[in-house]
Amino acid sequence: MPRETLNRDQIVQAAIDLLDAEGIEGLSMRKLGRQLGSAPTAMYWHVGNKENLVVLAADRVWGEIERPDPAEVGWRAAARALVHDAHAMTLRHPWLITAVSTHFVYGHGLAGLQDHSYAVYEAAGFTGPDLDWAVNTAFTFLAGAAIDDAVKAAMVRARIRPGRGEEGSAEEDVVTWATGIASRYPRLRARLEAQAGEDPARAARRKFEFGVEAILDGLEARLAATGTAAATAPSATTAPGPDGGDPRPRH
Amino acid sequence: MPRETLNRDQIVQAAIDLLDAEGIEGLSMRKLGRQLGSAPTAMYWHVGNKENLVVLAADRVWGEIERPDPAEVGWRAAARALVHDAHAMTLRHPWLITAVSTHFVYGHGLAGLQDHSYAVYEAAGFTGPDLDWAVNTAFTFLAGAAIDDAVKAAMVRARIRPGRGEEGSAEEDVVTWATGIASRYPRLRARLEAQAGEDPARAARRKFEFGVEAILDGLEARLAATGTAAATAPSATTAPGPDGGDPRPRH
DNA sequence: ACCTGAACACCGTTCAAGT
DNA sequence: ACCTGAACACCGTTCAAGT
Repeated sequence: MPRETLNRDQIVQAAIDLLDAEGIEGLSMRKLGRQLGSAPTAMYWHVGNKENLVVLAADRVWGEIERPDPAEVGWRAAARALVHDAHAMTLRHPWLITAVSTHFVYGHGLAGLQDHSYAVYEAAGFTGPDLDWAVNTAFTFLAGAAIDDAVKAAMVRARIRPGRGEEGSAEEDVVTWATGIASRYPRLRARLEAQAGEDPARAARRKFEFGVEAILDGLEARLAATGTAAATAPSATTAPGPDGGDPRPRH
Repeated sequence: MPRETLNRDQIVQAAIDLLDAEGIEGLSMRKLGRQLGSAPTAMYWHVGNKENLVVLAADRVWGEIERPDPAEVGWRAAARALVHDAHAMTLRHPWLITAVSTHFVYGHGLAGLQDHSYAVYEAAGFTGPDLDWAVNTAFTFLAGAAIDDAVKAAMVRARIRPGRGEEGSAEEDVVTWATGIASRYPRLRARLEAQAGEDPARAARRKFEFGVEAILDGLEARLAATGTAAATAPSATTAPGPDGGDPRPRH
Protein backbone atom coordinates (compact mmCIF):
# COMPACT_ATOMS: atom_id res chain seq x y z
CA MET A 1 0.00 0.00 0.00
CA PRO A 2 2.48 2.67 -1.12
CA ARG A 3 1.26 6.29 -0.88
CA GLU A 4 1.45 8.79 -3.71
CA THR A 5 4.66 10.17 -2.28
CA LEU A 6 6.17 10.29 1.17
CA ASN A 7 6.22 13.47 3.20
CA ARG A 8 7.59 14.49 6.54
CA ASP A 9 4.28 14.75 8.38
CA GLN A 10 3.29 11.29 7.30
CA ILE A 11 6.60 9.82 8.37
CA VAL A 12 6.52 11.52 11.76
CA GLN A 13 2.96 10.30 12.34
CA ALA A 14 3.90 6.74 11.41
CA ALA A 15 6.85 6.96 13.80
CA ILE A 16 4.56 8.13 16.61
CA ASP A 17 2.19 5.24 15.91
CA LEU A 18 5.06 2.77 15.99
CA LEU A 19 6.45 4.33 19.19
CA ASP A 20 3.07 4.24 20.90
CA ALA A 21 2.66 0.59 19.94
CA GLU A 22 6.13 -0.79 20.57
CA GLY A 23 8.06 1.75 22.63
CA ILE A 24 11.34 3.44 21.86
CA GLU A 25 13.16 0.15 21.35
CA GLY A 26 10.54 -0.94 18.83
CA LEU A 27 11.25 1.92 16.44
CA SER A 28 13.57 1.09 13.57
CA MET A 29 13.96 2.73 10.22
CA ARG A 30 13.48 -0.62 8.53
CA LYS A 31 10.21 -1.34 10.32
CA LEU A 32 9.02 2.17 9.57
CA GLY A 33 9.86 1.72 5.91
CA ARG A 34 7.93 -1.54 5.84
CA GLN A 35 4.93 0.17 7.42
CA LEU A 36 5.06 2.98 4.88
CA GLY A 37 5.60 0.64 1.94
CA SER A 38 8.98 2.15 1.08
CA ALA A 39 12.59 1.14 1.10
CA PRO A 40 14.20 1.26 4.54
CA THR A 41 16.26 4.22 3.41
CA ALA A 42 13.50 6.28 1.83
CA MET A 43 12.89 8.36 4.95
CA TYR A 44 16.41 9.74 5.09
CA TRP A 45 15.65 12.27 2.43
CA HIS A 46 12.76 13.67 4.49
CA VAL A 47 13.98 13.57 8.06
CA GLY A 48 17.75 13.34 7.84
CA ASN A 49 18.29 10.56 10.35
CA LYS A 50 16.66 8.57 13.11
CA GLU A 51 17.61 10.93 15.92
CA ASN A 52 16.00 13.86 14.15
CA LEU A 53 12.90 11.79 13.51
CA VAL A 54 12.56 11.05 17.22
CA VAL A 55 13.06 14.72 18.04
CA LEU A 56 10.35 15.64 15.54
CA ALA A 57 7.98 13.05 17.01
CA ALA A 58 8.66 14.16 20.56
CA ASP A 59 8.11 17.83 19.84
CA ARG A 60 4.89 16.99 18.06
CA VAL A 61 3.36 15.24 21.07
CA TRP A 62 4.36 18.12 23.36
CA GLY A 63 2.06 20.16 21.18
CA GLU A 64 -0.93 17.98 22.04
CA ILE A 65 -1.34 19.52 25.49
CA GLU A 66 -4.21 21.96 25.90
CA ARG A 67 -3.56 25.52 27.03
CA PRO A 68 -6.11 26.65 29.61
CA ASP A 69 -6.48 30.41 29.96
CA PRO A 70 -5.57 31.55 33.49
CA ALA A 71 -7.57 34.75 32.94
CA GLU A 72 -10.67 32.62 32.60
CA VAL A 73 -10.28 29.92 35.20
CA GLY A 74 -7.74 31.38 37.64
CA TRP A 75 -4.05 30.53 37.82
CA ARG A 76 -4.31 27.57 40.17
CA ALA A 77 -6.99 25.85 38.10
CA ALA A 78 -5.01 26.59 34.94
CA ALA A 79 -1.82 25.20 36.47
CA ARG A 80 -3.68 22.13 37.64
CA ALA A 81 -5.31 21.57 34.24
CA LEU A 82 -1.99 22.01 32.48
CA VAL A 83 -0.19 19.40 34.53
CA HIS A 84 -3.09 16.95 34.43
CA ASP A 85 -3.46 17.22 30.67
CA ALA A 86 0.29 16.85 30.27
CA HIS A 87 0.15 13.74 32.38
CA ALA A 88 -2.57 12.30 30.17
CA MET A 89 -0.30 12.97 27.19
CA THR A 90 2.68 11.16 28.73
CA LEU A 91 0.38 8.20 29.36
CA ARG A 92 -0.59 8.16 25.69
CA HIS A 93 3.07 8.39 24.66
CA PRO A 94 5.17 6.67 27.34
CA TRP A 95 8.25 6.71 25.10
CA LEU A 96 8.39 10.52 25.22
CA ILE A 97 10.25 10.78 28.47
CA THR A 98 12.89 8.29 27.38
CA ALA A 99 13.28 10.19 24.14
CA VAL A 100 13.84 13.53 25.83
CA SER A 101 16.39 12.04 28.21
CA THR A 102 18.42 10.66 25.31
CA HIS A 103 18.05 13.19 22.51
CA PHE A 104 17.90 16.94 22.80
CA VAL A 105 14.29 17.75 22.00
CA TYR A 106 13.32 21.32 21.30
CA GLY A 107 10.81 22.79 18.92
CA HIS A 108 7.64 24.81 18.75
CA GLY A 109 5.56 22.14 20.45
CA LEU A 110 7.61 22.33 23.64
CA ALA A 111 8.41 26.03 23.39
CA GLY A 112 4.75 26.95 23.00
CA LEU A 113 3.89 24.87 26.04
CA GLN A 114 6.63 26.50 28.09
CA ASP A 115 5.49 29.95 27.06
CA HIS A 116 1.98 29.14 28.16
CA SER A 117 3.28 27.83 31.48
CA TYR A 118 5.01 31.12 32.02
CA ALA A 119 1.72 32.90 31.33
CA VAL A 120 0.00 30.81 33.99
CA TYR A 121 2.55 31.40 36.73
CA GLU A 122 2.90 35.03 35.78
CA ALA A 123 -0.82 35.34 36.35
CA ALA A 124 -0.24 33.85 39.80
CA GLY A 125 2.04 36.75 40.62
CA PHE A 126 5.47 35.22 40.12
CA THR A 127 8.12 37.45 38.58
CA GLY A 128 11.85 37.30 37.90
CA PRO A 129 13.74 34.18 38.95
CA ASP A 130 10.78 33.05 41.08
CA LEU A 131 8.81 32.76 37.87
CA ASP A 132 11.41 30.49 36.30
CA TRP A 133 11.57 28.40 39.43
CA ALA A 134 7.84 28.04 39.84
CA VAL A 135 7.42 26.92 36.24
CA ASN A 136 10.36 24.59 36.63
CA THR A 137 9.06 22.99 39.83
CA ALA A 138 5.75 22.04 38.24
CA PHE A 139 7.42 20.91 35.05
CA THR A 140 9.97 18.84 36.92
CA PHE A 141 7.25 17.08 38.87
CA LEU A 142 5.50 16.34 35.62
CA ALA A 143 8.65 14.85 34.12
CA GLY A 144 9.08 12.71 37.20
CA ALA A 145 5.51 11.48 36.99
CA ALA A 146 6.13 10.56 33.37
CA ILE A 147 9.05 8.45 34.51
CA ASP A 148 6.76 6.69 36.94
CA ASP A 149 4.46 5.83 34.05
CA ALA A 150 7.35 4.70 31.90
CA VAL A 151 8.53 2.46 34.71
CA LYS A 152 5.09 0.95 34.94
CA ALA A 153 5.07 0.40 31.17
CA ALA A 154 8.52 -1.20 31.37
CA MET A 155 7.27 -3.44 34.15
CA VAL A 156 4.39 -4.60 32.03
CA ARG A 157 6.71 -5.19 29.08
CA ALA A 158 9.14 -7.14 31.20
CA ARG A 159 8.55 -10.84 30.84
CA ILE A 160 11.94 -11.73 32.27
CA ARG A 161 12.31 -14.36 34.94
CA PRO A 162 15.16 -12.68 36.81
CA GLY A 163 16.09 -15.45 39.26
CA ARG A 164 16.15 -18.72 37.42
CA GLY A 165 18.60 -20.21 39.88
CA GLU A 166 17.18 -18.52 42.97
CA GLU A 167 15.67 -20.73 45.60
CA GLY A 168 11.99 -21.39 44.96
CA SER A 169 9.87 -20.82 41.90
CA ALA A 170 11.57 -20.83 38.53
CA GLU A 171 9.32 -18.63 36.42
CA GLU A 172 7.85 -15.95 38.68
CA ASP A 173 7.12 -12.63 37.00
CA VAL A 174 8.83 -9.33 37.76
CA VAL A 175 6.14 -7.96 39.99
CA THR A 176 6.15 -10.79 42.48
CA TRP A 177 9.91 -10.79 42.28
CA ALA A 178 10.10 -7.06 43.12
CA THR A 179 7.52 -7.53 45.84
CA GLY A 180 9.71 -10.26 47.25
CA ILE A 181 12.62 -7.86 47.54
CA ALA A 182 10.53 -5.02 48.97
CA SER A 183 9.04 -7.24 51.64
CA ARG A 184 12.47 -7.71 53.17
CA TYR A 185 12.24 -4.08 54.33
CA PRO A 186 9.90 -3.42 57.26
CA ARG A 187 8.39 -0.15 56.10
CA LEU A 188 7.98 -1.23 52.48
CA ARG A 189 6.32 -4.44 53.58
CA ALA A 190 3.93 -2.56 55.85
CA ARG A 191 2.88 -0.23 53.04
CA LEU A 192 2.54 -3.08 50.54
CA GLU A 193 0.22 -4.91 52.92
CA ALA A 194 -1.82 -1.78 53.48
CA GLN A 195 -2.13 -1.22 49.73
CA ALA A 196 -3.20 -4.77 48.94
CA GLY A 197 -6.49 -4.96 47.10
CA GLU A 198 -6.48 -1.28 46.10
CA ASP A 199 -7.46 -0.30 42.59
CA PRO A 200 -4.06 0.55 41.03
CA ALA A 201 -5.47 3.07 38.55
CA ARG A 202 -7.28 4.96 41.28
CA ALA A 203 -4.24 4.81 43.55
CA ALA A 204 -2.02 6.23 40.81
CA ARG A 205 -4.44 9.07 40.20
CA ARG A 206 -4.67 10.03 43.87
CA LYS A 207 -0.90 9.87 44.25
CA PHE A 208 -0.47 12.25 41.33
CA GLU A 209 -3.17 14.59 42.62
CA PHE A 210 -1.59 14.71 46.06
CA GLY A 211 1.74 15.71 44.53
CA VAL A 212 0.24 18.39 42.35
CA GLU A 213 -1.72 19.97 45.20
CA ALA A 214 1.23 19.78 47.58
CA ILE A 215 3.37 21.60 45.04
CA LEU A 216 0.74 24.23 44.34
CA ASP A 217 0.39 24.73 48.09
CA GLY A 218 4.13 25.13 48.37
CA LEU A 219 4.21 27.62 45.52
CA GLU A 220 1.37 29.62 47.05
CA ALA A 221 3.28 29.71 50.32
CA ARG A 222 6.35 31.08 48.52
CA LEU A 223 4.13 33.63 46.84
CA ALA A 224 2.73 34.79 50.14
CA ALA A 225 6.21 34.91 51.66
CA THR A 226 7.66 37.19 49.01
CA GLY A 227 4.75 39.58 49.39
CA THR A 228 3.96 39.63 45.69
CA ALA A 229 1.00 37.35 46.35
CA ALA A 230 -1.77 37.47 43.75
CA ALA A 231 -5.38 36.35 43.99
CA THR A 232 -6.30 32.82 42.97
CA ALA A 233 -9.14 34.43 41.03
CA PRO A 234 -8.74 35.27 37.34
CA SER A 235 -6.56 38.24 36.46
CA ALA A 236 -6.23 39.86 33.07
CA THR A 237 -3.28 38.43 31.18
CA THR A 238 -3.13 38.09 27.43
CA ALA A 239 -1.59 34.96 25.98
CA PRO A 240 -0.40 35.75 22.45
CA GLY A 241 1.19 32.95 20.49
CA PRO A 242 4.42 32.92 18.54
CA ASP A 243 4.78 34.96 15.38
CA GLY A 244 4.07 31.99 13.12
CA GLY A 245 6.69 30.21 11.10
CA ASP A 246 7.53 26.62 10.26
CA PRO A 247 7.22 24.46 13.40
CA ARG A 248 9.79 21.97 12.12
CA PRO A 249 13.37 22.49 11.04
CA ARG A 250 13.91 21.95 7.35
CA HIS A 251 16.84 19.96 6.18
CA MET B 1 45.15 -7.07 30.38
CA PRO B 2 42.85 -10.03 31.05
CA ARG B 3 41.95 -10.60 34.71
CA GLU B 4 42.32 -13.91 36.49
CA THR B 5 38.69 -14.67 35.88
CA LEU B 6 35.62 -12.55 35.23
CA ASN B 7 33.01 -12.03 37.91
CA ARG B 8 29.70 -10.23 38.10
CA ASP B 9 30.84 -7.32 40.28
CA GLN B 10 33.71 -6.57 37.95
CA ILE B 11 31.45 -6.66 34.90
CA VAL B 12 28.84 -4.41 36.48
CA GLN B 13 31.53 -1.95 37.53
CA ALA B 14 33.01 -1.88 34.03
CA ALA B 15 29.51 -1.30 32.64
CA ILE B 16 28.99 1.64 35.01
CA ASP B 17 32.32 3.12 33.94
CA LEU B 18 31.38 2.77 30.29
CA LEU B 19 27.92 4.23 30.91
CA ASP B 20 29.35 7.19 32.83
CA ALA B 21 31.80 7.85 30.02
CA GLU B 22 29.65 7.30 26.94
CA GLY B 23 26.01 7.26 28.02
CA ILE B 24 23.44 4.56 27.54
CA GLU B 25 23.94 4.47 23.78
CA GLY B 26 27.65 3.96 24.26
CA LEU B 27 27.24 0.67 26.10
CA SER B 28 27.62 -2.42 23.99
CA MET B 29 28.51 -5.96 24.98
CA ARG B 30 31.29 -5.97 22.43
CA LYS B 31 32.86 -2.77 23.75
CA LEU B 32 32.53 -4.07 27.28
CA GLY B 33 34.22 -7.32 26.29
CA ARG B 34 37.06 -5.38 24.70
CA GLN B 35 37.48 -3.33 27.88
CA LEU B 36 37.56 -6.47 30.00
CA GLY B 37 39.90 -8.31 27.66
CA SER B 38 37.37 -11.04 26.96
CA ALA B 39 35.30 -12.29 24.08
CA PRO B 40 32.18 -10.22 23.40
CA THR B 41 30.08 -13.12 24.61
CA ALA B 42 31.96 -13.90 27.81
CA MET B 43 29.69 -11.78 30.00
CA TYR B 44 26.56 -13.71 29.16
CA TRP B 45 27.45 -16.45 31.54
CA HIS B 46 27.66 -13.95 34.42
CA VAL B 47 24.83 -11.51 33.80
CA GLY B 48 22.47 -13.31 31.44
CA ASN B 49 21.91 -10.51 28.97
CA LYS B 50 22.37 -6.81 28.37
CA GLU B 51 19.08 -5.74 29.89
CA ASN B 52 19.88 -7.49 33.13
CA LEU B 53 23.33 -5.93 33.17
CA VAL B 54 21.81 -2.45 32.90
CA VAL B 55 19.35 -3.29 35.68
CA LEU B 56 22.22 -4.46 37.86
CA ALA B 57 24.20 -1.29 37.14
CA ALA B 58 21.21 0.94 37.83
CA ASP B 59 20.37 -0.68 41.12
CA ARG B 60 24.00 -0.42 42.18
CA VAL B 61 24.13 3.35 41.75
CA TRP B 62 20.85 3.78 43.64
CA GLY B 63 22.76 2.28 46.52
CA GLU B 64 25.33 5.10 46.47
CA ILE B 65 22.97 7.57 48.12
CA GLU B 66 23.62 8.35 51.77
CA ARG B 67 20.94 7.74 54.36
CA PRO B 68 20.73 10.61 56.85
CA ASP B 69 19.10 9.75 60.17
CA PRO B 70 15.97 11.84 60.76
CA ALA B 71 16.23 11.18 64.47
CA GLU B 72 19.53 13.01 64.46
CA VAL B 73 19.00 15.93 62.14
CA GLY B 74 15.21 16.30 62.00
CA TRP B 75 12.94 15.09 59.23
CA ARG B 76 13.12 18.16 57.03
CA ALA B 77 16.90 18.28 57.05
CA ALA B 78 17.00 14.54 56.40
CA ALA B 79 14.53 14.84 53.52
CA ARG B 80 16.55 17.70 52.10
CA ALA B 81 19.84 15.86 52.41
CA LEU B 82 18.35 12.76 50.83
CA VAL B 83 17.12 14.55 47.74
CA HIS B 84 20.27 16.62 47.37
CA ASP B 85 22.53 13.61 47.64
CA ALA B 86 20.33 11.71 45.20
CA HIS B 87 20.61 14.61 42.80
CA ALA B 88 24.39 14.51 43.06
CA MET B 89 24.21 10.82 42.21
CA THR B 90 22.10 11.39 39.10
CA LEU B 91 24.66 13.96 38.00
CA ARG B 92 27.43 11.39 38.36
CA HIS B 93 25.36 8.84 36.42
CA PRO B 94 23.17 10.72 33.93
CA TRP B 95 22.29 7.47 32.12
CA LEU B 96 20.42 6.18 35.18
CA ILE B 97 17.18 7.93 34.48
CA THR B 98 17.07 6.73 30.89
CA ALA B 99 17.79 3.22 32.09
CA VAL B 100 14.94 3.20 34.60
CA SER B 101 12.50 4.54 32.04
CA THR B 102 13.35 1.72 29.62
CA HIS B 103 14.05 -1.30 31.79
CA PHE B 104 12.32 -2.32 34.96
CA VAL B 105 14.91 -1.64 37.64
CA TYR B 106 14.39 -3.03 41.10
CA GLY B 107 16.82 -4.37 43.62
CA HIS B 108 18.21 -3.82 47.08
CA GLY B 109 19.88 -0.55 46.12
CA LEU B 110 16.57 1.08 45.28
CA ALA B 111 14.50 -0.79 47.85
CA GLY B 112 16.85 0.22 50.66
CA LEU B 113 16.66 3.83 49.58
CA GLN B 114 12.87 3.71 49.45
CA ASP B 115 12.69 2.17 52.88
CA HIS B 116 14.86 4.91 54.26
CA SER B 117 12.67 7.56 52.58
CA TYR B 118 9.68 6.06 54.33
CA ALA B 119 11.56 6.34 57.62
CA VAL B 120 12.18 10.03 57.00
CA TYR B 121 8.59 10.95 56.15
CA GLU B 122 7.28 8.73 58.89
CA ALA B 123 9.38 10.76 61.30
CA ALA B 124 7.69 13.87 59.88
CA GLY B 125 4.35 12.51 61.00
CA PHE B 126 2.95 11.08 57.78
CA THR B 127 0.99 7.86 58.05
CA GLY B 128 -1.14 5.69 55.78
CA PRO B 129 -1.65 6.79 52.17
CA ASP B 130 -0.30 10.27 53.02
CA LEU B 131 3.01 8.60 53.77
CA ASP B 132 3.12 6.93 50.36
CA TRP B 133 2.17 10.16 48.70
CA ALA B 134 4.69 12.31 50.51
CA VAL B 135 7.52 9.92 49.69
CA ASN B 136 6.30 9.76 46.12
CA THR B 137 6.12 13.52 45.68
CA ALA B 138 9.72 14.03 46.71
CA PHE B 139 10.89 11.05 44.69
CA THR B 140 8.98 12.18 41.63
CA PHE B 141 10.53 15.61 41.81
CA LEU B 142 13.93 13.98 42.07
CA ALA B 143 13.28 11.86 38.98
CA GLY B 144 12.18 14.95 37.11
CA ALA B 145 15.31 16.81 38.11
CA ALA B 146 17.36 13.88 36.85
CA ILE B 147 15.62 14.25 33.50
CA ASP B 148 16.63 17.89 33.48
CA ASP B 149 20.23 16.85 33.92
CA ALA B 150 19.96 14.17 31.26
CA VAL B 151 18.55 16.77 28.87
CA LYS B 152 21.49 19.02 29.59
CA ALA B 153 23.86 16.10 28.97
CA ALA B 154 22.06 15.29 25.70
CA MET B 155 22.36 18.94 24.69
CA VAL B 156 26.08 18.88 25.27
CA ARG B 157 26.38 15.62 23.32
CA ALA B 158 24.37 16.96 20.42
CA ARG B 159 26.63 18.24 17.71
CA ILE B 160 23.86 18.26 15.10
CA ARG B 161 23.24 21.25 12.89
CA PRO B 162 19.46 20.95 12.76
CA GLY B 163 18.65 23.52 10.09
CA ARG B 164 21.12 23.20 7.25
CA GLY B 165 18.67 24.67 4.76
CA GLU B 166 17.19 27.20 7.15
CA GLU B 167 17.72 30.85 6.33
CA GLY B 168 20.93 32.17 7.85
CA SER B 169 23.90 30.35 9.33
CA ALA B 170 24.65 26.85 8.15
CA GLU B 171 26.38 25.27 11.10
CA GLU B 172 24.95 26.84 14.24
CA ASP B 173 24.92 24.62 17.30
CA VAL B 174 21.85 23.29 19.10
CA VAL B 175 21.85 25.86 21.86
CA THR B 176 21.71 28.90 19.63
CA TRP B 177 19.19 27.06 17.49
CA ALA B 178 16.94 26.33 20.50
CA THR B 179 17.39 29.89 21.69
CA GLY B 180 16.28 31.04 18.27
CA ILE B 181 13.03 29.12 18.62
CA ALA B 182 12.42 30.23 22.19
CA SER B 183 12.92 33.87 21.34
CA ARG B 184 9.89 33.77 19.07
CA TYR B 185 7.77 33.53 22.24
CA PRO B 186 7.43 36.77 24.23
CA ARG B 187 7.68 35.32 27.72
CA LEU B 188 10.50 32.91 26.91
CA ARG B 189 12.46 35.68 25.26
CA ALA B 190 11.99 37.95 28.24
CA ARG B 191 13.26 35.30 30.65
CA LEU B 192 16.19 34.39 28.38
CA GLU B 193 17.27 38.01 28.29
CA ALA B 194 16.96 38.30 32.05
CA GLN B 195 19.05 35.15 32.54
CA ALA B 196 21.81 36.23 30.17
CA GLY B 197 25.21 36.24 31.81
CA GLU B 198 24.14 34.13 34.79
CA ASP B 199 26.38 31.35 36.02
CA PRO B 200 24.53 28.24 34.71
CA ALA B 201 25.79 25.96 37.49
CA ARG B 202 24.65 28.36 40.19
CA ALA B 203 21.33 28.91 38.43
CA ALA B 204 20.70 25.17 38.22
CA ARG B 205 21.47 24.76 41.91
CA ARG B 206 19.11 27.53 42.98
CA LYS B 207 16.35 26.23 40.73
CA PHE B 208 16.65 22.80 42.32
CA GLU B 209 16.74 24.24 45.83
CA PHE B 210 13.65 26.31 45.18
CA GLY B 211 11.75 23.24 44.04
CA VAL B 212 12.84 21.17 47.01
CA GLU B 213 11.87 23.83 49.53
CA ALA B 214 8.56 24.53 47.82
CA ILE B 215 7.71 20.85 47.99
CA LEU B 216 8.75 20.52 51.62
CA ASP B 217 6.64 23.61 52.38
CA GLY B 218 3.72 22.02 50.60
CA LEU B 219 4.17 18.76 52.48
CA GLU B 220 4.37 20.59 55.80
CA ALA B 221 1.16 22.38 54.93
CA ARG B 222 -0.57 19.06 54.25
CA LEU B 223 0.78 17.76 57.53
CA ALA B 224 -0.64 20.71 59.42
CA ALA B 225 -3.96 20.37 57.62
CA THR B 226 -4.48 16.73 58.56
CA GLY B 227 -3.74 17.53 62.20
CA THR B 228 -1.14 14.80 62.54
CA ALA B 229 1.55 17.46 62.38
CA ALA B 230 4.91 16.49 63.88
CA ALA B 231 7.74 18.69 65.05
CA THR B 232 10.54 19.51 62.62
CA ALA B 233 12.88 18.60 65.46
CA PRO B 234 14.33 15.09 65.75
CA SER B 235 11.99 12.35 66.93
CA ALA B 236 13.01 8.85 67.93
CA THR B 237 12.67 6.48 65.01
CA THR B 238 14.85 3.48 64.48
CA ALA B 239 16.02 2.71 60.97
CA PRO B 240 16.83 -0.99 60.81
CA GLY B 241 18.06 -2.34 57.51
CA PRO B 242 16.91 -5.40 55.60
CA ASP B 243 17.63 -8.84 56.96
CA GLY B 244 20.71 -9.26 54.81
CA GLY B 245 20.91 -11.51 51.80
CA ASP B 246 22.38 -11.30 48.34
CA PRO B 247 21.71 -7.85 46.86
CA ARG B 248 21.73 -9.19 43.32
CA PRO B 249 19.65 -11.85 41.66
CA ARG B 250 21.58 -14.91 40.69
CA HIS B 251 20.98 -16.58 37.39
C1' DA C 1 32.77 -23.77 35.89
C1' DC C 2 34.05 -20.56 32.64
C1' DC C 3 35.29 -18.90 28.08
C1' DT C 4 35.85 -18.70 22.78
C1' DG C 5 34.51 -18.46 17.79
C1' DA C 6 31.46 -18.85 14.43
C1' DA C 7 27.05 -17.87 13.06
C1' DC C 8 22.35 -15.57 12.77
C1' DA C 9 19.22 -12.02 12.51
C1' DC C 10 19.10 -7.79 13.15
C1' DC C 11 20.56 -2.54 13.19
C1' DG C 12 21.60 2.90 11.11
C1' DT C 13 23.57 5.10 7.40
C1' DT C 14 25.96 6.30 2.83
C1' DC C 15 25.87 6.58 -1.81
C1' DA C 16 25.69 5.67 -6.62
C1' DA C 17 22.14 4.82 -9.60
C1' DG C 18 17.67 5.18 -11.26
C1' DT C 19 13.11 7.86 -12.50
C1' DA D 1 12.78 15.99 -6.44
C1' DC D 2 12.32 11.64 -4.65
C1' DC D 3 13.32 6.76 -4.18
C1' DT D 4 15.84 2.10 -4.54
C1' DG D 5 19.50 -1.51 -3.78
C1' DA D 6 23.69 -2.77 -2.51
C1' DA D 7 27.07 -2.24 0.73
C1' DC D 8 29.47 -1.18 5.26
C1' DA D 9 30.16 -1.24 9.94
C1' DC D 10 27.98 -2.16 13.52
C1' DC D 11 24.60 -4.57 17.01
C1' DG D 12 22.63 -8.66 20.82
C1' DT D 13 22.40 -13.36 21.34
C1' DT D 14 22.79 -18.61 20.80
C1' DC D 15 25.36 -22.49 20.89
C1' DA D 16 28.60 -26.05 20.05
C1' DA D 17 33.11 -26.63 21.25
C1' DG D 18 36.97 -26.15 24.02
C1' DT D 19 39.61 -26.08 28.76
